[in-house]
Amino acid sequence: MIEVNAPATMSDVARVAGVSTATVSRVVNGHYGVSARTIAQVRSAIEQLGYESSLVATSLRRSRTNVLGLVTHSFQSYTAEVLKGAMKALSRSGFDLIIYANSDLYGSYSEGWEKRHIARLSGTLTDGCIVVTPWGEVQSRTPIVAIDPVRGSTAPSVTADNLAGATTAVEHLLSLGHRRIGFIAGRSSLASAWSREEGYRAALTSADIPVDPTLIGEGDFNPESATPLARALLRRTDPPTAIFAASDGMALKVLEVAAELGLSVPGDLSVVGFDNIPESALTEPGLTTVDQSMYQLGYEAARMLKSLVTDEWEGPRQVVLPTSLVVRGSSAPPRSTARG
Amino acid sequence: MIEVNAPATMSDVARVAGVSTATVSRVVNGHYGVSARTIAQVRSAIEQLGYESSLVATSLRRSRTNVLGLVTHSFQSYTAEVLKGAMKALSRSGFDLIIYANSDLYGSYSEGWEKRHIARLSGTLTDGCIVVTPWGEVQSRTPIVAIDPVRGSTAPSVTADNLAGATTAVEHLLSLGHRRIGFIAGRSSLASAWSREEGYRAALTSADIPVDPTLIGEGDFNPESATPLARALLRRTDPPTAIFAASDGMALKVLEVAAELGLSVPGDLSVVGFDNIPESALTEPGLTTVDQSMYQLGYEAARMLKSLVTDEWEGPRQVVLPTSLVVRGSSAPPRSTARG
DNA sequence: CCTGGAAACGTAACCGATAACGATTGCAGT
DNA sequence: ACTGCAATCGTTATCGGTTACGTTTCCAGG
Repeated sequence: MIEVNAPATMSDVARVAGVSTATVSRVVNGHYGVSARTIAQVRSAIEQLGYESSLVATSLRRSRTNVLGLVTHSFQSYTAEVLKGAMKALSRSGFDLIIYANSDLYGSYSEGWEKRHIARLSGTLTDGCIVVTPWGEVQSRTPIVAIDPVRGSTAPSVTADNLAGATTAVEHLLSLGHRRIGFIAGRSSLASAWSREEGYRAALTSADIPVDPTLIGEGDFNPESATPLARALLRRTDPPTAIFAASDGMALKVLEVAAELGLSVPGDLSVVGFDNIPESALTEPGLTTVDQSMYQLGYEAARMLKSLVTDEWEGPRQVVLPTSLVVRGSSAPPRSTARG
Repeated sequence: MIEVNAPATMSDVARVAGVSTATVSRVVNGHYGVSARTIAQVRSAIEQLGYESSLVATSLRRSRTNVLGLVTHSFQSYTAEVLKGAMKALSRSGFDLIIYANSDLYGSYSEGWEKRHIARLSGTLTDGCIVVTPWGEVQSRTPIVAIDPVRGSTAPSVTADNLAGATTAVEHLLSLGHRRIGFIAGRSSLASAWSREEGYRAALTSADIPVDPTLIGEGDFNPESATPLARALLRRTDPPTAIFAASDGMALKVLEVAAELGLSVPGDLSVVGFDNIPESALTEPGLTTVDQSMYQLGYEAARMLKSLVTDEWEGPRQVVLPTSLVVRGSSAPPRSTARG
């Protein structure tokens, strides 16, 4: 009679198989020095007890665990994309993935969450970590790859080419004839937000259009932060004919505000976002945006981390992935194409 | 000179503070029996070394870890909703969350993944686990809560009221005058799929309409599985005037097929889904569907698991959450309301 | 028969932290 | 001064698994 609720530890297997735990370990790990007969006995006992090695105990003793960690501040829809990409990269690689989330920081501004999360995991559990949009510089004795790092970070990272993407987006609006283009920025400490604003400025400057600071709203990537900023921009006596938002989430809020103010898109206002989240394809009109595949970011980050852990990484430690402009219905020439 | 790369273990702290590891442990855990002066010394040493307790070592020794696990077969957009809900429920509860994903099973049919995942975590790492749409019966010595369990499962679980939701959906179509209503089913082993089909049958039977088996397509919740089934249904000489799909993902594919065949929705065909995923609100026309808040499911599952772990759970161990019909543009009376 | 060496296997230390337990100290009560 | 109790802190077993090391077994070669 087998206790179904029993923990089924390695010593249980050893007892049933009539050998020592050392031998069981050798069988489990496929090490040399066990006779075929003993292996069979041990395997049988493992089968019989439904034994599974404890991740915890193994990781405590071993230096390598073949488990990679991923820490994130919150779960958005793009987080799922990142996870899908990471899982794809780790598919049949022998590496498992653990995502760690601390309940204490939910919804609250909690400086330093990355460090705490990583410290918890990186002790012995994981061989390395992916950090999704850290708020600060991250360090650990095990390898770390940041997705969308903070400005000036020198740690290994994967980022979309935010500068080029934003430049292209604004150039698109310029080519349509827009001259007064508003901008809603993201969290300024993040490199992505900074680059996107930089692209906005660069495109305007290249077109010999002075940057008007009053046309820039300081959002924080949180969609809700865009609503009041969009209202302020669109209620001006001289409203912009187009608004470029640093994220699709914020751009969708701009669309809402436009509808609320009775402005037609793209007739009265063109809107361009950044990210290309699934929802952007499904609005009416569809949102013109810059595609950065979060799936791809997750994929590359996991691939890079895996290589760093196994010490096989060759290429640069700061990967920049290309972006592409996705033109949909939300952008069109301004109603009165007043050219200088 | 402090080694930044050093592990910074508890014995390091003990050495620096000039006390034993036991005392450090007492300080860390706020236990009784340490003088104020010693506490200050230890805290100082912790600060100095940047010490963080190892999750692994702690969980190995302790019976309680205050970490809950969540295992899922894959990451979909709804998974993010579940995670958000679970995080909300665990907010400031002292419980952290670990999501474990095995790379080997990505994209492959891997029977028994829940058991392996749970065994890895449940050894000592977590105090309990949430299992998202398990494919089989799950067991563990630590508490388990299943979201959307298999049929006949007696384990603690949280489910949407699929039967009532599906019944309401079909009744909605019936009240619009539809009499030939197609159905695209989900993975039949899951309780949710079974209940939704049951609701479809019940509603028809209540309306004295015989169930036509040829109007039922056997999907598996995977959106792609719906495409050929929808084509088969709509290319019939006597096509249904409405199709009820067991999931929004599949319903959206039905919309695609309808467009492909030149059928207008809702003019030529009404479509109703189930789940109310974000995309459903943004299609043109909007998808009429049954709302089951995955966020709510995640929230309730985490709340229940937390209570089970702390032994405070009072209510029933099988929670059923209400659903609600969300009527959008994809459902309308059939073009020719031919009544029997 | 004796020896060498490899194969096979057990013993025990160890990973980092916790907690039961014992030992020491301080202080109040008598 | 002696007893008793509480406060404080160190020692050590323990969690489950890994591995260095030691021991035993066995067989080939001399």
